[in-house]
Amino acid sequence: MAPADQTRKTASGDSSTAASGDSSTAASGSGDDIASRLLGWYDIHHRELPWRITPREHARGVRPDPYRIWLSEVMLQQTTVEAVKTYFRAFVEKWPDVEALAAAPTEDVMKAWAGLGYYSRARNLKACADLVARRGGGFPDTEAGLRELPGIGAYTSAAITAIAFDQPAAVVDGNVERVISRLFSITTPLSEAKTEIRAHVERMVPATRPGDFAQATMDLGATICTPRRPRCMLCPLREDCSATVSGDPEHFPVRLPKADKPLRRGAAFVVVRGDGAILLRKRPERGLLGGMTEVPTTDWTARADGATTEAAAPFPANWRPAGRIAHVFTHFALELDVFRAEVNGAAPAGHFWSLAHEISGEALPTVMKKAIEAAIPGATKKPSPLSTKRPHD
DNA sequence: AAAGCGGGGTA
DNA sequence: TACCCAGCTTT
Repeated sequence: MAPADQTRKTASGDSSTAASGDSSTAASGSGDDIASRLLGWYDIHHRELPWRITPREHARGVRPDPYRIWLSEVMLQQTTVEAVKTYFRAFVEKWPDVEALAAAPTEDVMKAWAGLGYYSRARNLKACADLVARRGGGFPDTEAGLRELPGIGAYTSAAITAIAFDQPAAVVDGNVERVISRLFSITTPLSEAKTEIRAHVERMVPATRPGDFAQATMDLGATICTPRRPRCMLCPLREDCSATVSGDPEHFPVRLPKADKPLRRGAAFVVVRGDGAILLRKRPERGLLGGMTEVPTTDWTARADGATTEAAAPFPANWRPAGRIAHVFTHFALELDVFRAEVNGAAPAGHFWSLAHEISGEALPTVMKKAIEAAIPGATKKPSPLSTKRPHD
């Protein structure tokens, strides 16, 4: 592995402006110094994650698998590392390479993605795999080439370029925005400051180990430069950091006030057949929870007054109240009154029966699992391998 | 440029 | 509880 000192060399031929302007503030390090300190810290505190190669593998010249880097980066969009680990391992076991994922039915991918959120990511993931597999030759190795693929934007194209191909790219995510805004005490609100932050990162990216530099800046934000109670005493950049010296790192980044979330209400109807099957339907491909599976519900109205009742049910039955569940989406909160009824017969048009042992494998978003659980506790849990035999298909 | 889009880890 | 996260797409 390359010693961190190699990164002291300037990242490009034009380094004349690299250290200008910062020395008048508490931020005293040049971009090269900061990259060097960060890589030294990363060599010691580097975390082992399912999509990373180990330092031992790296020393043997093993390179990361672009497929695994791409898959992990898409999963990590607005999603924490802890939440991603389980899904990542399940995906690579099921679909070890991009050809395998391209050969899979979209419906299977949606089911495997259920619970991870932002479901347009799953559809774009599948579309991207189809494109890459059909074209052959693997993933593009440039930011511009990657940027054209579905589900790959500015962050993900830079991350794959740096991490999978070890090419210089400015990788700016939420962690990096926080680190940079504190390093330079940037008081411009985040939505406007993104250009300025990117310029700082572009200036700091080292020519050597740009992939490790990208992961180091994100790891620093995830473990040391946290949103609240940052561990500044442990930070390799504390001497460089304007916000730490002035004592208020938690005040950065500055954000615009966010609008409060309205409350919507509705009712959900859990229909159970005599054998335990549940009546489900598929949501439209686009929009909220696009392409996912649901139980029948009323519209989710903005009116928060009045009680929802079985009067709004999709068909007459002996509806019994089964409690109320709450769920918070990105831009509104939802309360659903849940009703349950036992019905036998054919599924209505647009609906289907899901057998008891199949329910845990359906593409059910969390809010729908909550509704089903309210009516039938345990219905969405995976069946015990001892008590239930799955038919071999 | 702004809005739409989930779920969970963390303090 | 509130905050905000390894963001992208559409309008």
